[in-house]
Amino acid sequence: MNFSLMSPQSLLTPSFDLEKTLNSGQVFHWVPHHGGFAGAIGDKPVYIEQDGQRLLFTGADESLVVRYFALDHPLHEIVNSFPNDPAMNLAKEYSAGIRIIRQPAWECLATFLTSAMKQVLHIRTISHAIRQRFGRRLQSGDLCAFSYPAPEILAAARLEQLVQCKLGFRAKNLLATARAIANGQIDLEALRKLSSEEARYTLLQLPGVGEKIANCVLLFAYERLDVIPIDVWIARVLSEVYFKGHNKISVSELKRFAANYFGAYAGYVQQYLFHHWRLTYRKRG
DNA sequence: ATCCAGGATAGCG
DNA sequence: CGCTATCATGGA
Repeated sequence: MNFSLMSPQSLLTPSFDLEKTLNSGQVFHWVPHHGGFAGAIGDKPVYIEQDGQRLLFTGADESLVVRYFALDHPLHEIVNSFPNDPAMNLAKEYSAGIRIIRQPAWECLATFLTSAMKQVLHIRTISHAIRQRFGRRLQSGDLCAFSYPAPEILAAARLEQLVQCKLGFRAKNLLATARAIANGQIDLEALRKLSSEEARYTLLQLPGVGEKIANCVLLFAYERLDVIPIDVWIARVLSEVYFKGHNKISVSELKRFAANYFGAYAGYVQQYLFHHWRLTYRKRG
């Protein structure tokens, strides 16, 4: 820990695991720094570390930290709503303390737009490349972070510059989506007032945004905690655990099952299963 | 070297 | 509707 320039603020957090939350594949720009993590919340450079049930942080006030990390979510109640079965209980234990954080809508949308057919590690690489090339440098003491560039910034970029950020075929989608947001075709803030179905329909208009990415944005940026993104991992979990023996379960069937079985906090269920399986699948065999 | 990754999309029957 | 090829890039 190094709080040379600023004295840290402190906060008691009964049920929260900072490291798991930041490494569970919902947010991609936080990096280990001293004993904690350095990153940006919006345009604020933040350092945060966890010592037992205590959070120590600089760069943001307490209300922002509580909001961003969703420390107000009733986690105990949420976890208790999970179905009671062996696979779920394993994930519940392994992923204990993960919260679904409240990300700024644009950086969440843009980051998941670049996630198609990419490993979590590579999504991080892309996120950092875009932030370093187009974002603002946020310096605070020995901590350096970069903001995510606004839609207007990326809308003005050349395709070749985005390709250089290792985006591959996703570059043109990010560029076109940034332009659609920048020129007002779609108002991301207006989506907050809409139902999940209406907001999803709007997001699907954006190039490169299909149902899975739209659901990620609804869950990670718009607090729709019942929404379940079904990616390759969740499809694998569902078919191997809940459809053992069957072969070839269609995605629409998996969706139907999940919607009926996982309850009001299905998005949380999904995150706990995703984290558990992604990090233990090889060892399990 | 070959396969696969927090997918989307057009083209096909 | 359901299936398939294709789209870049890098890590295992």
